[in-house]
Amino acid sequence: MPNFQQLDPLLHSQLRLAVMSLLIGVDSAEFVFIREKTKSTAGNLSVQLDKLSTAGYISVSKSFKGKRPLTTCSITKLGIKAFEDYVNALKGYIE
Amino acid sequence: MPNFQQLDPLLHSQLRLAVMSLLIGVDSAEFVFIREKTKSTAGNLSVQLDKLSTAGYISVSKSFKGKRPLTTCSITKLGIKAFEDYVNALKGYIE
DNA sequence: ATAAATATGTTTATAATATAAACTATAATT
DNA sequence: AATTATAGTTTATATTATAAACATATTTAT
Repeated sequence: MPNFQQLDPLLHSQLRLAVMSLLIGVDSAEFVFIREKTKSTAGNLSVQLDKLSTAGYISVSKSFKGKRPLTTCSITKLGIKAFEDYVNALKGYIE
Repeated sequence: MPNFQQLDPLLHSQLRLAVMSLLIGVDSAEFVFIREKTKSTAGNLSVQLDKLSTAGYISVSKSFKGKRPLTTCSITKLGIKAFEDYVNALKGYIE
């Protein structure tokens, strides 16, 4: 019997889910790395990182690599929890 | 290593996914049954069933139960395929 | 018999979302 | 010094999800 719990709308988005999926496996990741791995545009990524950051699911720090701006992201404890909850909820739909 | 294949946007919707998840397990289901199981409003469900039907993922037949209109849905072969593909793609995100 | 409530949906309007296009600012290259 | 590349952000647009309003018929209560 399927079970349809609410799917966190913040995670039920292809790009944000991909970002979280990436971040959950690493200590931190740079903007450009995430953009390449997720094959997203910078604009879209920028917006979605903001949303995840505002929700407290990731932390974003801005610094410089040499003279260039560098945006580094990492998942938070809250983000890990949210991701796990999402995956569990999803399982109610797909099996 | 996560793998971010495209997630069929037609299935990457909480309600449509729930509908497909329900239908994949039964021969057919009535509108009201689906509405109750998915805890959706009739309006939203009507719209989403149309989309699934237009895509060929489900078939919808209209008849009467006694004197009342009766909308019955069942998943198609194409729908089963799409659902399976979606689940596989999703696994690339949630491992 | 008539009015009010219920059932089964559809259509239309609105709010939220995802995405891309345009832009800013700086740095490196020719 | 002009062009191209880098690293993003902001704004505009198209899509989507959702709810509200509507349509139509049927029961139930008065």
